[in-house]
Amino acid sequence: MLKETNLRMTRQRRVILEELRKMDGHPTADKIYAVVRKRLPKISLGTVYRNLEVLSVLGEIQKLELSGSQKRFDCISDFHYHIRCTCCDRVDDAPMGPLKDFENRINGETSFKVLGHRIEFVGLCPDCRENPTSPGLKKFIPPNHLHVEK
Amino acid sequence: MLKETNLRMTRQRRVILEELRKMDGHPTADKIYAVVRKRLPKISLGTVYRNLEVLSVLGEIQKLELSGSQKRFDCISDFHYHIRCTCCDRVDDAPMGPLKDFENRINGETSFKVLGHRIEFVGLCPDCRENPTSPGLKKFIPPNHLHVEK
DNA sequence: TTTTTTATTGAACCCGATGGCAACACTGCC
DNA sequence: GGCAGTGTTGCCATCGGGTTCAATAAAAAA
Repeated sequence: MLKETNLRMTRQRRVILEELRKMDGHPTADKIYAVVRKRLPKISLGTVYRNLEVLSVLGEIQKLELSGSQKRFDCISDFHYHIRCTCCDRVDDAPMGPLKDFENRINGETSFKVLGHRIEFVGLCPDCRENPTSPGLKKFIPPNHLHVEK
Repeated sequence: MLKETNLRMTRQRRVILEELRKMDGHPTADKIYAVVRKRLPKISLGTVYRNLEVLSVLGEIQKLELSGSQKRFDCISDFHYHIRCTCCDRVDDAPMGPLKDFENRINGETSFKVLGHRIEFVGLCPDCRENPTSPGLKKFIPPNHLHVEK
């Protein structure tokens, strides 16, 4: 799929893709940068960002834009939602299949043309729920913009 | 609720709250800064950020952390979801009540302690759907991290 | 090989947001 | 009133994710 877009499979682009496929979880750009740099020490962060963008537009990888944090990337499998730890920002897949036609629920009732939806669960990862002083702990203010059941 | 926290209702804090209550929509911090500065020309951006944070912790206002954009604030009414324009970043309330116990759907199936959820619709606002060159238009790449029905 | 086109590099830059800190202003208290 | 004590402000520097730019390198085309 590179042919018809005049894009080239450069060494950098290929290594980024290969390494991303080996990584599990939902790494951030700088994490990917760190890993790729072991094979290509001279690669620049800009190249990593640029190629992650290209690869995500091509559909080779998935770019996650979660709330209030840096972007994350992973290789595409099937669509799913995510759950994010409010303490350490760890992101896992949420065990819930896509809600089909979910956006149609509001389609006639808003002036927007609804194109999609995003669902994100928040909570505490196993480490942070047991060890509230785990590294990466941030002041935990219950996010009042979330719908938390009383 | 200021008493028991040793916080003071200063002039700046009060003006920020008053102005925010008059504004509709979901203004960003710099928008609030601009409005408040008409009454308090010497107020600093840092003060605005600090007080927005304080007010949101006190529950006086709501801090929205939507995906991939700056934070937005509004006065608290009842909980609701939001819809964001992918072109101009305009944010409206979504005409959909809170899904009660939504996070319980995954509660037994993840190692996380699920605390809440966030739902965000994305689409095109009336201006951008009719006038794709409206100010603020950004390159619209179909976000493949969304669940968009084919 | 030479030419043409696309990609990479490294640094500078952008922008939202935060932190440090001296000066300031409330709030008791004498 | 004068005086601590402490919360707050304004200012400025800084941070961090991310992007842009001119120069250079590399890949495809001729």
